[in-house]
Amino acid sequence: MTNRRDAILDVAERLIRAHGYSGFSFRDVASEVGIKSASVHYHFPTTPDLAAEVAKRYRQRFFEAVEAEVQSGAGRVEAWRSLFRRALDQDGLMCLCGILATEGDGLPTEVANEARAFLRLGIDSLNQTQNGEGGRILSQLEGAMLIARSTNDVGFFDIATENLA
Amino acid sequence: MTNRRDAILDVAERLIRAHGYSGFSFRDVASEVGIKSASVHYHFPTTPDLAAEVAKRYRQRFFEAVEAEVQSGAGRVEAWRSLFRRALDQDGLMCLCGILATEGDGLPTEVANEARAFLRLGIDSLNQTQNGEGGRILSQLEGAMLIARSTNDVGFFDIATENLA
DNA sequence: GTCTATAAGATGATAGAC
DNA sequence: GTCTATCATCTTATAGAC
Repeated sequence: MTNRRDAILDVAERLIRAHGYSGFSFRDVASEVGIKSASVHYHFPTTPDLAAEVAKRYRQRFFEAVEAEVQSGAGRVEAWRSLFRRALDQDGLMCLCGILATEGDGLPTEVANEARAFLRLGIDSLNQTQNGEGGRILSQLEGAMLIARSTNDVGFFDIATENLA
Repeated sequence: MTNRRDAILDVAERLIRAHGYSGFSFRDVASEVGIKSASVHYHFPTTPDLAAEVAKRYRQRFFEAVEAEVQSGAGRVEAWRSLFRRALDQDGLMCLCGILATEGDGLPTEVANEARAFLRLGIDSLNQTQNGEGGRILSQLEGAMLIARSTNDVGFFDIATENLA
């Protein structure tokens, strides 16, 4: 069984990816984990603390997954594309940092910083094999997720990113 | 001087585009307009009413602006691109419906419907001259806005959408 | 570690005076 | 139309018992 701390991070990540930073609360997290909100505060003092930790873990896991796929012989662009597609298809969730980025202004500094870091490193990662095109490719992927999720249609993502296959 | 109702819509649009649907409140709107929140309720009974009206007006205005530019001889893709760029550059704001779309799940039905309508009609609009590529183009534009706003760098938008010029 | 209790503030919304 | 209450509810966060 996972750590309680991990369970909190799991639920928080799903809720933020579903409703955004402004749309989740300690009470919601606590309720789904099966504890009280005061107990969440024991693990993560404040809301920005929790959200920043969620974003940090998301970034680390995502980049590890990309590297793993690349090691297995997949193209780098295809790795990014298929990882995003899987989340969209399996859980109906788009990129955490894409959501956070849209809320930009009202976000606590440390959370906004994590979202920015993910996007910047993502561009760098894609530039490794597609020199100078990383920004365009990540834009296309984030935008396609955004629209696909809104229309609840994974097929849209496939078509809108077909040129990246 | 504009109507008070219009003034409310103006402020609400800016606040939603800056902080998202979950990140704006009647009090914030009222405060910036210079009235009390009870007075906002007189014009728009509920929060979803106001947000849906904002989204509807945004869609109408945006499509009118696109058609106007096309009438003036601009390419359709270039019209979309320059309209998004202008908002990003002048006000630091991305597409209203792009923001709303990311919050998808937690959104009141009528607001989510308006966001979806904008995106679907946008794809149709772009498909008029770029048959079968409207989805990819709108994805790229929305994603580029999202990233440019997060990094506060309009130049990123230019580079990431250079191929659409 | 988790709980109960509680504080202090924000929020959506309504009733009723003017 | 706009205001002053006022309400019920949600939210973050803390103190202190267990």
